[in-house]
Amino acid sequence: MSNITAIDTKTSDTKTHILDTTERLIAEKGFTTTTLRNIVSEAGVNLSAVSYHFGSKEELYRAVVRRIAVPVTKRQLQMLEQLRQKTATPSVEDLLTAFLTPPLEFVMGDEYHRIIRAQFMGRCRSEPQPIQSIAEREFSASVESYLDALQRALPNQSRSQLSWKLDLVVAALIRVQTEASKPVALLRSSQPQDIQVTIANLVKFLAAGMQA
Amino acid sequence: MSNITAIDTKTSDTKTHILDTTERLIAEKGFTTTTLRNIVSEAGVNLSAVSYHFGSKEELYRAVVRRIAVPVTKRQLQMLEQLRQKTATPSVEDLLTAFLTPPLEFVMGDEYHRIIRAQFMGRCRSEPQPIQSIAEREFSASVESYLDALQRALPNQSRSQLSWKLDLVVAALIRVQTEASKPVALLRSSQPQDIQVTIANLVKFLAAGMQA
DNA sequence: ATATTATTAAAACGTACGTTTGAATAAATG
DNA sequence: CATTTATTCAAACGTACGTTTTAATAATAT
Repeated sequence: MSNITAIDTKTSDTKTHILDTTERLIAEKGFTTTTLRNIVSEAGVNLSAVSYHFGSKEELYRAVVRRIAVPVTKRQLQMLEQLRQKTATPSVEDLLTAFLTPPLEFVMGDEYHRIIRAQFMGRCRSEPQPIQSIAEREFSASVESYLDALQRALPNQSRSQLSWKLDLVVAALIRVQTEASKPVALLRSSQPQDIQVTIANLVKFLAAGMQA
Repeated sequence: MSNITAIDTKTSDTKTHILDTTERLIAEKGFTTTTLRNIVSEAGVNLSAVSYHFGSKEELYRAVVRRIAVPVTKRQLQMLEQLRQKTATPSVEDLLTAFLTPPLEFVMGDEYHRIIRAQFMGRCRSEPQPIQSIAEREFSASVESYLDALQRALPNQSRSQLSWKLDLVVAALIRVQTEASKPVALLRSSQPQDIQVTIANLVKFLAAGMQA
């Protein structure tokens, strides 16, 4: 392989190991409880690698969040646009499905990684401030657009009503992600068919609430 | 006043100050981020008072949780029993109202305290393990009974279905509590009338989902 | 009043944290 | 090949944590 490729592979190896391990440990234990020494120990890298590649613990955390939030919100907006091209005012069910599918169905990563990611996403939105606001901001890109679309689908409800209802949708999403893989959880595995069933169940529950 | 009263008042003064301050700080910052030195500093007591009266940080935390969870779950079961005496199979709406009212409508405490408590309850159920399971256990006393009652109200749905649906109810409750007093939150104040409106809105949303 | 117990107080304990430093090594560039 | 840059490494930095200790004080009981 070429030199340039070699460089990039080597460089991202350490960075990627750190990102992956951080994601997994914070998914399990949360931001504060997870220490940099935990991370570098399990990632098999030196402690200084964190400050060298990311600057600080908080910036490392932000990098993990962004690695997920950027493609997820992008995909949410893509799917919303696809719905709009089919029909001017998509149904509540279609909108909720388009909103919930990207965060629950990561294209990247294997079975194991997907559950980790789901738990991390749930966890990072339950952190105390000011950590929570980091994830909040990164994931908020798609919310306003969906709120607009929901307003068109449910013109009889006030904006503030739709606002807290969509907030309950997010809460349900977070719960499902946090509890993922627990014995009685709604999302037990990340087999594609299980995820589809989970989304369908969630949409049915939440669409009824939205319209109520 | 008598000696005995003086003793009790004095004794519980320190303990109560610690409990109150712990509740408030953990509501704001979470368990790990809140230090014992934060607590005793704001409570105006000596650091050793914590180990003397409670033993450890975790046992102090458990005491705060229990002070809320015991009366709340007790009231939840009371209200369920009252419903049962009126009719054999109460409606989903009535059941959800009875389930949500006690945690959202603390009889004790003033306006300020009520918001703190709501946020604490939301926060303590979003903690990483093993802290989360402390609150989980203390609040779980009423869940099985409500699950039984919901099963009778919705005989066509499977037990596991009702189980994750009730879990989404709890998730919504936690979200409403955590976000309490935020600008766009569903629960903005703890004025009795606001709480009643909040409960009515929540029940309408969630009952539709339960029946879907 | 005296003895006993309960509570408060100040200080130190050992440990672990996030971050920084400066040298050693690897890689890229000229 | 020489040299500059990028990365890794071991060690230490200062700080803050939960907990323990030992003594002083307040409250109760004898």
